[in-house]
Amino acid sequence: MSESEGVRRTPLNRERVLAAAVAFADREAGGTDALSMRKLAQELGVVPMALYKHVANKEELLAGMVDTVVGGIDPPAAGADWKGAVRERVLSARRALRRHPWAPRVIEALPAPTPAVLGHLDAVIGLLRAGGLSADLAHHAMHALGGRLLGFTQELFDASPEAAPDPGVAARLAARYPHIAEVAATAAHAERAAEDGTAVGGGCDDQFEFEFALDVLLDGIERLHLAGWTSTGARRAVQ
Amino acid sequence: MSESEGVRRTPLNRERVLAAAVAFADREAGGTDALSMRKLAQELGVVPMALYKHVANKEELLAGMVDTVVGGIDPPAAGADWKGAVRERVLSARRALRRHPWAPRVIEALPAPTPAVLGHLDAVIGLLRAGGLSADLAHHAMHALGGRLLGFTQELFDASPEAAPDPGVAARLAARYPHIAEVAATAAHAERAAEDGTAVGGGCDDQFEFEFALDVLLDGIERLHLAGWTSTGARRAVQ
DNA sequence: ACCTGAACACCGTTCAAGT
DNA sequence: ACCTGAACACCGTTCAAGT
Repeated sequence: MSESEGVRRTPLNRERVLAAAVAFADREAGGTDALSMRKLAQELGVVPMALYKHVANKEELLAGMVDTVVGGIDPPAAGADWKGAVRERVLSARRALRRHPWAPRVIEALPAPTPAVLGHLDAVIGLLRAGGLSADLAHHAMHALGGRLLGFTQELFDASPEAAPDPGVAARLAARYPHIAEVAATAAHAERAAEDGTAVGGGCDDQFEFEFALDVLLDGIERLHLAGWTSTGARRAVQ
Repeated sequence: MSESEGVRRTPLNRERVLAAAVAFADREAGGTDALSMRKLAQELGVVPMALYKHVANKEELLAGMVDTVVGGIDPPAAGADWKGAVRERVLSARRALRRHPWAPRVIEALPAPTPAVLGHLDAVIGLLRAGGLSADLAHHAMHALGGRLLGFTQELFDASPEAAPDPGVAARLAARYPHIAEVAATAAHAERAAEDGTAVGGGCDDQFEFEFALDVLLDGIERLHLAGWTSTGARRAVQ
């Protein structure tokens, strides 16, 4: 029997299963949608049921994949001001997750946060508390930061609404959604200007948009902190 | 032949298919995960393939369901200041979507935004432009608002990490994630105080968290607008 | 201990046929 | 025009059996 037919030195463990699953989702266009227990087993040269010795079911496989990826987030930097430290850690999370485009969707779809995700959230709250924010404000700040905490935002808006260069279709879209068209044209103009060297730039740059939103939120939270904001006070003010 | 066996007055049209699918996802605990073409057909007293005359495939069915729901968002109020108008429209989107808990996940999972979603985004940009914001700032503001534009945020953080009242488990979780535990305890305390009438309240109230984040973002964007922010200037400042 | 074979209860979708 | 029956190529998972 040749090596490829059945002999296997390393008898398949949880780590190897998760690593193969992550590699598969990274490689395939469909990400985890293209991943099935059967195809993963085939990739490992094993019958599907063999996987169930190392992973309880598909959901646990997905949770394990998430933890593998989220475990790669750098530990928070010590010493910086809280805003800088949170900013750095969130950008580190973004770097870790951008290598695995399927991860954000899986994290959101799982019924409960995984241990590595909880660890990351706990670390960010720790940075806010170390910066002097009350547990109350830290709590609401975490809500405001939301999905951005893990380095992703829903790409709802800049998912190109067709990727259609057909000028006829584009014109019809522009007629129906004039404000979207104007904003898109502005971004395109700024980008072209940047290429010509006639302006510093603009356009729709993922990283820039991410940092813009992150900074609006961090600045707003800092302002509340300095003003002595409390949720009790905020509720009282509304009444 | 009895009515229940085969005779059907209304011969099944797209609208009836979509309405039945929405009703099914609303009723079932699993939402759209529990929805299959076969079960939907059974519900309509029809063989599965009959659906394919009214809907190209399952993805188009899901897109149609989203448009049915998003179409229920109220039109923007006229006359108010831009911040108030955007706030109102986003809260209206939230009200429309909260009746269909499966909708946010489906909207994010679809490969392209549906017409009704594009219409909503276009309307919000229109409000920002009417308020005097540049197309440039409006563009970045839309990114900052992100998923909140449709009235939802990922419930990553307050998805109770086990819904476990077992005190042993809770103690172990608190030991591993001390900052999460502290924040949770603060929220619980504030809530209890609110019930006792000894304080105005706090706790983890979905609606309050949503408005908190929304207002941090809107206030930050207004501040940039009043300060004459441009993306070109922001990029230049970094260099 | 770890892996296998056969089977169960599902999927979405195509195609040729019915009325 | 609208619906059907039978079939195809998949799923995740269980169970009893093998080594």
